[in-house]
Amino acid sequence: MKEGPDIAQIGALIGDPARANMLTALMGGRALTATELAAAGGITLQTASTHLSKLEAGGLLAQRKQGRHRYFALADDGVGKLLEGIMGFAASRGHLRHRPGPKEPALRKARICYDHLAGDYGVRMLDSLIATGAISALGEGLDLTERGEAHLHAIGIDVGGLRATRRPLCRACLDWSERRTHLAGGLGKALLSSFFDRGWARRTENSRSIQFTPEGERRFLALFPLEADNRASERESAE
Amino acid sequence: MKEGPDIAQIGALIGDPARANMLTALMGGRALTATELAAAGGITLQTASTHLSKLEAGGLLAQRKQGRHRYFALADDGVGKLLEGIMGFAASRGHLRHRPGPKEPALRKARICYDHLAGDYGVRMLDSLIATGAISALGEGLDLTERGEAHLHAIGIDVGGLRATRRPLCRACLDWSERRTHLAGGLGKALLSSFFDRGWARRTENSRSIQFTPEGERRFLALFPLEADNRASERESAE
DNA sequence: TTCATACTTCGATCCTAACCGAAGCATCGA
DNA sequence: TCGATGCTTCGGTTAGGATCGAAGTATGAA
Repeated sequence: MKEGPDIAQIGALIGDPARANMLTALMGGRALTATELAAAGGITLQTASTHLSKLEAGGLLAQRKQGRHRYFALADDGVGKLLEGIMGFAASRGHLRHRPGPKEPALRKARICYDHLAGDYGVRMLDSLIATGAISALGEGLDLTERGEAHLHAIGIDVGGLRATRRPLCRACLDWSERRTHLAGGLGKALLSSFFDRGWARRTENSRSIQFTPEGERRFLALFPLEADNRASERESAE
Repeated sequence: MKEGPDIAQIGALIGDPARANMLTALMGGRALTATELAAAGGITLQTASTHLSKLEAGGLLAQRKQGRHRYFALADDGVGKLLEGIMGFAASRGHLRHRPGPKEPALRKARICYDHLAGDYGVRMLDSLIATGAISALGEGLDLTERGEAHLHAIGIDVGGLRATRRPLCRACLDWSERRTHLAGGLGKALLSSFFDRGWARRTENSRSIQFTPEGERRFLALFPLEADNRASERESAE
């Protein structure tokens, strides 16, 4: 006994409802101030402050001072992956927060997972990238192929710039709603950013869900096709 | 806010030290009695009993009555995967239980992860199966190829029988010590069992670590070769 | 039946940690 | 310099839950 890493410590960090709410809020990807996080956790600023320092000491959060604001964010995408994993498990055991709620379907369709696209659309995107040979999958590892690099470059992603950073280009992240893998890492982030930049989609206020515009949705689906699409359109006669 | 699954609940379940110790003990794969788990958790039987019912209610444990004993085990390999994931994260943040201890290297080399092989050897086994084309990896999904099925059949694994069960044949499980993927699922379990049956390896008392016999180790390494081995043996002149 | 073992339930204690009010520190703007 | 804002620290309260002794239930063995 007393073997291996101490899971109780990080379990306890996540196990407090106020802290869990703050962490969930930070899964939205943007850095939030202590005041915003206090609201997300449903507690006063003083209480939130102690929680935040505990989370930071535990390695879950990173903070950045900016003027008199203090911005908190998940320490890295390892934390995002961990939380998404726990969410998936909790969902599988029926530990849903309350009733499913009206926002639930939007959340399942497309949402932010730390800084990349998750949900049905996130899973679709990775599936498509693998199916078209842009990304090769070996075990848990994902790799951008030469063909994929050319393809992404053509749609305006600066792959070389991403390679220059320390962050891994491609990472697999388990999706709690789809129970499948979507694309994380520098490339996952860059792709989602590009969707925002082009006005294809935008964040929803106070939620992790992502809203696509009709035009953006059309473009997205065309850019990341699946075989299933062809079969569906064939059934609709011709094109 | 209040979006998605309730991570606080399962965080709290894992966050208590006594419960975490019991769960870690159950990662050894065998079902344990309440009395044994009380010892593992360092608490009295009464306290353990309440903890165990909470864990069961939370969907982490399953129990089986047998005479006057009550055996507890992890509910399924989803729990094992979750715990291994948290362990990996905890290790990455330096949340080790105490000092590394003398058992640590053995644990990193080969250990049980719920019911399959983990550690350096577990990762090696999956790497080799993928490299030799026995298992194909697509995203997070692993699949046994026809060639792999024939190969495994030849070494005495009843793949057909495994297919008949509801449990997925191949699953990827993230290894906390190696930070890479090893093989879980029905096949992972069957392979480890076969190592035990042939006397290649045995469990260590009161620990998750696995001890290979010298002969067993030789056979294991020969059965799951890696390219790196060839390069190493080539350097040692000829054979 | 009787006793022993394995475990659960009850009741009471005790301690941790979550919580907030109030005061203190830091930064910004005027 | 002064006030406003954002956040932290201190102190005291409170509640939840982890803990165990003792009593109760179930199973097996003699």
